[in-house]
Amino acid sequence: MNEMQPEHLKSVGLKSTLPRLKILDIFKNGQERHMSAEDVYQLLRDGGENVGLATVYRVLTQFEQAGLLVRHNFEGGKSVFELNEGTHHDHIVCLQCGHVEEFYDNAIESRQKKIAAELHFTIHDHSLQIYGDCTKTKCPHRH
Amino acid sequence: MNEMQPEHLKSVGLKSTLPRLKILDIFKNGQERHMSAEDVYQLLRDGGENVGLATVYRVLTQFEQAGLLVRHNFEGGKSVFELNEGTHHDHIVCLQCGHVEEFYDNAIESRQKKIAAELHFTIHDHSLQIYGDCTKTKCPHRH
DNA sequence: TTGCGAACGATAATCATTCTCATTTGCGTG
DNA sequence: CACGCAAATGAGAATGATTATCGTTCGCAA
Repeated sequence: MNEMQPEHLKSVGLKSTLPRLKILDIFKNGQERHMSAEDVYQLLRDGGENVGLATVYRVLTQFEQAGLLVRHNFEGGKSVFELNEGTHHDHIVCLQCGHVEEFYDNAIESRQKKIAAELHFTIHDHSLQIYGDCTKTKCPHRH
Repeated sequence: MNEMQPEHLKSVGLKSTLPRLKILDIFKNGQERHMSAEDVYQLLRDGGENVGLATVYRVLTQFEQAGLLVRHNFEGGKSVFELNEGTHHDHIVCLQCGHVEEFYDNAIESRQKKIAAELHFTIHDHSLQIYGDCTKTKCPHRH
């Protein structure tokens, strides 16, 4: 399983090219769930692929628009992407090691809807990150 | 009232220089509550001040570290700052006109604490923005 | 006032990201 | 299966935000 699926790309209106297939594969079968353009570029390089950084940026943006990936703007100035598996969630990020955990809280979601309504806003989307130290978990920076 | 207060700068360990006083004044007495470095720079220029953009960035960062200002990273790639008045709040941003409203929700705050605890994180801070259209309010882009 | 280190202004440098453009490639046709 | 062309790519230039460098100036204590 976990083969690359050209049909998947076609179904969202993108022709299946080698860079696109490789990048999608990295997100589907790679170790890291959250990756920046530079991260993906390095993985491609490490895998011996000759893919330009510009292409990585282009493809990530296309995948985002196609709904295959979700883009996040965590602190640190660079965008990170993750596979869009349909389930919305927010993130808690370790400032020490960069480790990211996901969570979903119904109460928070509904409060947001309520607040937007009260302020007469039509919600487009929202962005919630908690930053801290994962002092007691599998934080990679402690071994 | 609303005079510039050199003592305020001294009290946070910064010597009172003209650029710092002017910038603090802009935040205390200006129209806009949320401003980017470029915004502040333009206001200084419009006011006939000869202040370098580099200085604006330096001062904003110093003010942030001193706790006078709070930095936010909204969508759009540039940092915006606002006066730190001690009261934490989150933001809802209009994607049409950039208008920002602030809100505070106790339920959301406490849920976040709970979630961080469950995931064994020590919260440093958090960042919550709702993005949408302020279709029914004083959105500047509709007159 | 004098002196020195901190702060400044101009500008070069850096970082992430996007754009340009000549070359290559995916893919439907004949 | 070769052909042709538009779409996609790669290399590198360009951009926008922010930071670093450096010679000059300024705040402030002696």
